[in-house]
Amino acid sequence: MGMEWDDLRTVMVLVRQGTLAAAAAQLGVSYTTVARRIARAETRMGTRLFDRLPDGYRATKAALVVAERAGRMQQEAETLDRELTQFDDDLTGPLVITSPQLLIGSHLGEVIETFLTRHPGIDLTVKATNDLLNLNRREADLAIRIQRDPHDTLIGQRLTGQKTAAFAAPALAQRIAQDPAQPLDWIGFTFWDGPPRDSLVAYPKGRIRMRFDDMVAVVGAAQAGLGVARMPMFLGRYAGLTMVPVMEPQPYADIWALSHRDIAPTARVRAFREVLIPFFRTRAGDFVG
Amino acid sequence: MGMEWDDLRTVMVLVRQGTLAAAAAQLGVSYTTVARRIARAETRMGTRLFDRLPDGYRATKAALVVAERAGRMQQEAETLDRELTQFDDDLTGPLVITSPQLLIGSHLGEVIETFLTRHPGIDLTVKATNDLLNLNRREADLAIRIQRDPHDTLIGQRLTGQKTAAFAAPALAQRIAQDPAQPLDWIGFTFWDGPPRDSLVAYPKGRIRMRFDDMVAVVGAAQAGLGVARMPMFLGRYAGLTMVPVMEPQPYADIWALSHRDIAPTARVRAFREVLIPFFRTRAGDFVG
DNA sequence: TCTGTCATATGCGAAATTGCATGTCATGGG
DNA sequence: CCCATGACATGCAATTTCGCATATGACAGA
Repeated sequence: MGMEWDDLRTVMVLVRQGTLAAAAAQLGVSYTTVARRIARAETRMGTRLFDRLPDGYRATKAALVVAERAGRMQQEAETLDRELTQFDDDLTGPLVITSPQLLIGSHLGEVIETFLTRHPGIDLTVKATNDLLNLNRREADLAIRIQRDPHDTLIGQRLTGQKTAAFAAPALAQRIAQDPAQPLDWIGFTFWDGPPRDSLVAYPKGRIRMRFDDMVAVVGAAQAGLGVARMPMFLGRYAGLTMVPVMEPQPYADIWALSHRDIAPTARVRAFREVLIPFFRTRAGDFVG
Repeated sequence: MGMEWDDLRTVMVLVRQGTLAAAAAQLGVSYTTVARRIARAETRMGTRLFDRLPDGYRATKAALVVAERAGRMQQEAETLDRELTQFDDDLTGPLVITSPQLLIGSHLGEVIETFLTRHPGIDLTVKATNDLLNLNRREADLAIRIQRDPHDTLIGQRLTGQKTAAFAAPALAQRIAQDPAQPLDWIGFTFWDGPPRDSLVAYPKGRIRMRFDDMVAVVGAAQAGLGVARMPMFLGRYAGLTMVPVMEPQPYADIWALSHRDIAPTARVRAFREVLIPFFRTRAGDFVG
């Protein structure tokens, strides 16, 4: 049973990545090392694992079998990684959270401020991204997400509900109020068919003037007075925009705090929730108007 | 995610073995290395894994959690080890079989002779033991076992049925035949309550004169003329003993050839069965009389 | 055709890992 | 009380492993 487990892991990563360089980057070693470990593994198993092609290493059937089993081993290792946090019930050390970018400036900054003051020993990392990080792999300990249901196997608490409304720069908002008959320029998303349906009842002349694929850009365009944009209420207010009553505020996805089952009860994550949840309770008005 | 899988394995082995030296022996490294790997693992995980006691390393709860997960990883690794044999469909290379000691001299020797002549490139190892080797861990590729049902998840084929009968050295057998009224001395096993029940009908004066815990010893005692012993028919004949008609031959556990599901279809194991099974078919008379 | 890119091979010095030898400590038997 | 035993700790030298620098080959685009 002289099989080296780390070599199995190396084979798995190379199967998934396809090239030595990519595998090496993921493993945090040089590609030279990957090549040598593969050669060693082939010797030990007595089987050819990869075809050396000009454009990379291509896995043989044997390598696929190895990768399959090693993948299961990795799942066990990831589970272990989370399980071990229960022995780390210390209010010092690392804590990683992730949140949509736009919530950080408007609200989370204040939460973080309070949290770090209360727990100065904690080394907090905030990953501001709209990507859904994989909490199973512990890419973050706690995620703040905007979604309709907490679907996963994750432990979740609803921080607040939300509504969206139409917002515009103050000057534009004032012009719209003064001259409701004028065509309404919308700032939309690339995937929109047209202006929000509700708005067309009162303002049938609405049209989409420009589209973006990113909310930050939409906000910027609205701030520049280029049109009306539909966005969550907290965001419109935070961005210094004025709500324009061209449509009724509508329910939007809730904001959730999510953690993996194994991570949720640990000390640092609990401590963060203890700041986070009351804060959102007091500021619910920002989100539902 | 910089967890070293081999370190997890080291922790697991040390948890199971309890001392550095024993763990090192199983891992095939020096105990110094084990101690250092443990220290490194503790640093990386940020948790104490063992209490250093005067009489060895005692696992903490965290180490038990590690050992549990690593155990599952090991099962995957063992499965992989078997799965990889399907890529080794060559009639050269290693083959490991195991069999009860007593079958080897009487019958298996001839099988092995034939097999090696037919496949000179195969490097055959025979583990002659009554211990049930773990075929999951690939301690052997094929096991010949005497048992009533093939219970396991193993792939099995029945080689032959068996019967037991009473045997004695020829001289003693002759005396018994001449003077049936004399008390019958039995050579028994430690766990026997008394002489075989069937024999008491015709020979109520039977008594156990000595007991052994090992079949080889029983055979030796019978050969020395110390009494009558009940044993499989093939064994009595092979040992040069004479059947004594003090009891009817009785059914006994069958002889099976067993392999793990993943190993059974491989070339070398198939080749061995192709010699083994016909041989037992032609020699069925040895076992059932 | 020439050239830049991307990918793998290989030689060599640096760094990490390992094993051996030795030292320390607790325990139990004579 | 002494000593043998079994277990862990530590210093040092040898080995293994690793990463960098460099070389080679295939391919696409100017």
